[in-house]
Parts: sequence; C-alpha cells; structure tokens
Amino acid sequence: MAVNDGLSRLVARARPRHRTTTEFVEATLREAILTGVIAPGTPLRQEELAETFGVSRMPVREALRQLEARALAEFHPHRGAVVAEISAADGADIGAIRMALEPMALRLSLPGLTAADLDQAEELIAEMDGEADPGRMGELNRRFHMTLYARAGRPRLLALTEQHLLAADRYLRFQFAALGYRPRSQDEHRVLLAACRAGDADTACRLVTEHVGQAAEQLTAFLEAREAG
Amino acid sequence: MAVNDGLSRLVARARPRHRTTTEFVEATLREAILTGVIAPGTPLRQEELAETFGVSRMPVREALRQLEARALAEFHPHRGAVVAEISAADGADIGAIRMALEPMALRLSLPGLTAADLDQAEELIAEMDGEADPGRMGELNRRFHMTLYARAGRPRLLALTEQHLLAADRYLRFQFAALGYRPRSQDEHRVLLAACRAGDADTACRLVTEHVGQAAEQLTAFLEAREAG
DNA sequence: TGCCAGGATATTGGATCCAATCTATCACCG
DNA sequence: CGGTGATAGATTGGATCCAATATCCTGGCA
Repeated sequence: MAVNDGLSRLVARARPRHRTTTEFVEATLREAILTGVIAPGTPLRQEELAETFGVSRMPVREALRQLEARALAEFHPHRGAVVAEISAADGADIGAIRMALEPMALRLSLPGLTAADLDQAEELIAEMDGEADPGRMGELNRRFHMTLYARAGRPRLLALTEQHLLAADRYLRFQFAALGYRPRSQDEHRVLLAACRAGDADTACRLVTEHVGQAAEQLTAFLEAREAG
Repeated sequence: MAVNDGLSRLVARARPRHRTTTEFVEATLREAILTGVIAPGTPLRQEELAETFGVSRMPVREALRQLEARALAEFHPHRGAVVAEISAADGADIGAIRMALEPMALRLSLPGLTAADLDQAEELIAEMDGEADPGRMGELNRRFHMTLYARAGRPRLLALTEQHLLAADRYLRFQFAALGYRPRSQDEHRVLLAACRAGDADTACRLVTEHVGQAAEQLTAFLEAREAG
C-alpha cells in the first residue's frame, strides 16, 4: 500500500482523457513520480500498481518501459523497477543539460516572440511573486520559461527542454520537502524578461545560462551535503 | 516480409548478449532503424516482428514502447507503430540539439582529457581519412566526437549526446543513400583536435558549434529540396 | 555461533487467448 | 455513376496463464 496512498487520487480523475490504458497509466505514473507523490527509490510492483489503476499488469508493464526510457524508473531484470533515485551527480547532470538546451531554445525563439507572449510571461512573474505553494510555484516557473522558448519552432528541442525542466522541478520539490520552502525573489526573471523585450539575444542567453547555473549549483550543494552527512 | 529482409541477419548473431528478450528485441530494432536496415515509414507489425525474432508478441510490444519514447517509432493507437519518418524539420531539430549539447559536453570534458584520449582521437581521424564505407565512416565520426566528450563526467548528458549523434547519423545515411557517398575532408576535425590539445576551450567549443551547425545546414538543405520536389 | 546450502515464496518475464478498434471492400441508394 | 453505410478481415490492446528467476528463510554443519 506504500505506493497506493497518494496515487489513487491521481488515478480517479484523469482516466477519460486518454485513448489507451497504457497511455493513461504512463501519464499518471509520470506525474506521480515528478511531483514526488511516489518517493525516489520506491519499488514499483506491477501487481500492486495494476490493482490501484484497476487494470491488468500488462499496460503497467508497457508504461514502466516508457518511464525507463525517460530515466524516471530503473529496471533490474527479474527484480522489478524502482522510482529513479535522486543524487547529486544526476542533479548536476540535469543542470548541465538545461544550461545547454535553454539558451539555444531562447535564441531560436526570441525573434518570433510576440507582445502577447511577453505579456503572458510578465503575468506569470506577477503570479510567482509571493506564491506560497511550492508545487504551484514550480509549475509557474516552468510555464514562464517555456513561454519564452515557445516560438523556437523546434518541437523536439522544446520537448527535451520541458522534460528536463520537469526533472529539475522534481529535484527542487525534494529539496523543499527537506529544507522547507522559501519563496525566491523574481528579480532574475524580471531582468531576463527585460532583455527579451529589448530583443537582446546575447544578454538574454547569458542570463538564462547564469540563472539555470545558479539554481543547479544551489541544488547540488544541498544534495552533496545530504549525501556526505 | 518487407521488414524481415535485412533484419534476420541482425537477429541471428546478437541474441546471447542480452538478459531479457525485450532488451534483445529493443536493441536489435534500434540498430536496424538507426542504420537504415528498416526504412523510415515502414509499418512495424507486431506479429511479423515476433516471428522474425522467434518470440511472442509481448516482448515486441515492450520494445516498441521504448522505441517510441526514444522517438525512433511513432505509435498510432489501434493502428500500430511505424518507423520514425525523416523530415527537414526533424533534421533541423536534431541539429539544434546537437549544437546545444556538444559544446557543453566538450567544455566539461576538456580539462579531464588525457594524452591517450587525444591520441585516440588522432587515430580516429587517420582512419576516417579516405574511409570508403559510409557506415564505417559514421561510426568513426561518432567515436571521435564521443572520445572528446568522454571526460565530461556527466553520464546523462553523454547518453543524450550520443543518442542525437546516432540520430544525426541516421539522417546522413539517408542522404548518402539518395545522393551517393563522397568522403569529406578531415580538416575541421583536425583543427578541432588541435584546439583541444592546446586546451583552448573557447575556440574548441566555437569550432564544434560551427562544425555541427554546418553539417546540419547541409543536411536540411538536401531534405528541404527533397520535400519540395 | 556463524556460514553455507537448499527449498519455499514472491515477483517478474514470456506465451497465449479474447475483446476492441480500425480498414477495406462491397452492396445499395440517391 | 458517385457516395454512403454495413460488414468482414486484419491488427492492435488488454487479460489471463504458465515458466523462469531472485530473494528470503530455515536448518544443518563446521
């Protein structure tokens, strides 16, 4: 029943949106892992999951395979899957990938950004200001970044970027769960947006790189301390 | 029998290396798609694949799900999977991702590169010089790049990089199949290696960016012309 | 008392079977 | 003669069943 706890709530609502059961199971499990509903290292027992989803083991197995390919679950032959662990090394890895992808996405997107896009980004900053719920905060932050990248016209690059934004978010939630959540200043986001409004690609790219880099550094510092202690 | 043709040769040799059937099917299919043994757009019929692999449909299904997550196959619910199509848009996407990832990988790896690494890269260039087989050429090129990135100490970044190098290679093979293969000069690789030997990170990163960018540009030019005509 | 062997149990991996859905064909009607 | 609807065949999606493997516990032996 360890997994069941928070999961069954997610299961209840989202069913009809998906065309196949596998799709449904995969999407729900992915969200559960990313939002921390299922903790890192938790064994993902097929029978147990099948029961909470109200399906057979087969769609569960297919979903687990997809999660493995996305590095959200680890497979051990004949021993089953576990939720991907959280480690300082992997956190640094995700940070490095973000530092590579996001400036590229921004540079491609910048010329195509509309006034409406920039206004929406502004609104998202306003919403983030003083947001008390860390989960909501993560979502707003992600949407802010993705709004700036949206006009890159590179679906695959954007999907990869969002995937790693989500992975980073998972790490942040984990940190908040351990250290408590304290809302951060939105100054960095504001100057980034200003550079985008000015159409200054070089500055904007430098700012996201720094922004992402700093976030990754803080995170790995916490994770390394935790692994040492 | 469309798929069977070249596939059965791959099937014959690699079986014992893998611990589970799914793993075996996935690896073999992946190689077959990446090397062009199975052409883009080919329907991947589960029953047919199961028979050529000598297994049941189940491991085939799990393998297909993993290929979907890697963007090597496209799923259409209740209609089956097809080998990922080749398009100018997707080629540009892969190019952009490489242009983001590879400079980052190189920058992280450069300080850790040993003399042995650099010598191996040199040897790979020598092997590439005048290599007549496009398949072998692709492998050497990939190994050259990965050798330079190997000391980045970021397994996830490296895996992602190699994945997209492989995807780019698939596109190149496709181009060669249409236009014929003509060995390219290794000058760009040589100056890149020289910058690495000199420990000049900025120059080396600029050079890979340009190198990858030019390759991507040539490729998309060909693909766009093909789609137009 | 600690360690190794062997068997019981739990769990995954793989095969088979049935149901749901899509596609193509053909008849019928406007 | 063209278009639309029904129906048959093919193919995938999902459930159940069996086999293979790993883990854990227990008992015997040094």
